[in-house]
Amino acid sequence: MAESPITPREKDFAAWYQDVVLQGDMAEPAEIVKGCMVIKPNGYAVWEVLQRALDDRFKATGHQNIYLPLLIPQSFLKKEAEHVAGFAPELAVVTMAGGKVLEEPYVIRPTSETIVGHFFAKWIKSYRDLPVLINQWANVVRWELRTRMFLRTTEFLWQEGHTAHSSHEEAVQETLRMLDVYAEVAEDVMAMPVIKGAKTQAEKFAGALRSYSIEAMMQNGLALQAGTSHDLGQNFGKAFNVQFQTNEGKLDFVWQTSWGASTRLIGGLIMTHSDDKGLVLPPKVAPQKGVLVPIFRKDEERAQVMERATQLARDLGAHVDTRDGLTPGAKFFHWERRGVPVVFELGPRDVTSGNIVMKRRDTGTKEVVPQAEVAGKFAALLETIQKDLYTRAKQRLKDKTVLANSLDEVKSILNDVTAEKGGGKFVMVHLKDDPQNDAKIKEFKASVRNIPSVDEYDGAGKCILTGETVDRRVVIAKAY
RNA sequence: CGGGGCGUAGCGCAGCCUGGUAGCGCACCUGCCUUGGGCGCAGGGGGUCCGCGGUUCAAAUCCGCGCGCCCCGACCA
Repeated sequence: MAESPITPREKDFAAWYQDVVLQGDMAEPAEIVKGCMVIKPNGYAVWEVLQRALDDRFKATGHQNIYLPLLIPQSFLKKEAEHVAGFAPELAVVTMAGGKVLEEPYVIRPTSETIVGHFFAKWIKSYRDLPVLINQWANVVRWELRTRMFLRTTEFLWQEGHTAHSSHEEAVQETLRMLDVYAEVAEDVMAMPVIKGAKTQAEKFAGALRSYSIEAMMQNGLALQAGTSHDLGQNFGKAFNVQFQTNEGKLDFVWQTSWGASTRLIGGLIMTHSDDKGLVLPPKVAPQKGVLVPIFRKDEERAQVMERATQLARDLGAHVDTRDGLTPGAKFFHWERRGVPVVFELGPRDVTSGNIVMKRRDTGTKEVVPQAEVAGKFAALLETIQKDLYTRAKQRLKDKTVLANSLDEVKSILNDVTAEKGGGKFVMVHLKDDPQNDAKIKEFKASVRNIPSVDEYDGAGKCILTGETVDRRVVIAKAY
């Protein structure tokens, strides 16, 4: 038995994560381009599933896709003061093109609010033009100091929705509706429970009035922001002069929103479900839900097994691993590392008995089922796995969430937590939304993740720092 | 940018201290044999030893300079 190529979670969670990504053939570091990664077919297929899940829901809520330029005139970024301050350190700038120094440099988009502002100003004249509901699937670049595959890379893939509305009320509705879409995809498709809530003023998007997020908990107890939605108010409308005439004939600035989710979701997926044997994919995001490994010794067995295997696999929509020169054992390990939800084994014994072996990836449980019933059992098993993965993750979230009523308490809970060692918790505390308070939390490298939309605890209480009354507890955690 | 580490076959490493034929494991190729959880045997291919300069009869090895990457901290979807 060969040694496992995957570092156990207990030993070093960060190393485990890297190993799972590599052994699952999801992605690899680009090496020639600092901080970037190559998303390999196995990883990209998962991204395509997530894209589809999100895109279908965007369309269902009335949005249309567009594409905007990668390059943004540098002056655009400067038009919104908070926005430029927030993004300036992360910008990659093109200063030369066509062999000449450019009169005005272009920045490679870190996000597209500014360029959207420009075009909204051009397109929107009347309240009859509103709302504008668009989305773009794109790559963006943010010059990060520290990168981890899928979780934070210099270049990443995402979608960014941008909308314009005639009233603040409608914009807020849109912001919250899209947050719900993210939560639904996370929970129903990815089987990843999340906490919806508002970001504090200190943590909001640079240029937003208010930001919202869904926060997921990874197996090491660290938080992962898995999607954000922003109420931009009239900030970009004013910066880019996006004005429209109301039905009363007056001029007003539009109310905008933006919302995004990225390939980071894949990192969240991995750190929510995978184990020491490798990737575990919930059936709904698994590009390949079942794989059949044929087993045989002699040539006549081979013919019999392959014939039956091909038939069954067709009925099941499963892939048959026909590779020569590999033992069944090697194939089992291969598909296990790649997270395939169900692996079937079919050998001479099964051909004779009319059975087939069905093994689920998440629990490792094997079941011998009659071939005649396998299609139905397979479909049912996929549903069970999807449900069980969610339940397990939800339970973990509950188990690792604690209440605290003083700063010292929070500190002692989170002090020694790191991505490598784990031990993270979501600590629920009463805390006033004030940047000075966020700063206190940051001193021990934790942060306020969000202020939950739904209060599942004890309602109002006194802020642990200022004593002021706040209406509910916030989530404090160490985060990616 | 500060602190630490590392660059030798596709990957993981040994060799360097004490200069003298460039090696091991995995992967890869060929053949035989095997196949219910990482088969075995035999044969084989593959190298600017990160780069430049210096010392020397001779440098992967010693010296100097440079480059790149990783980890830890300050920034972040």
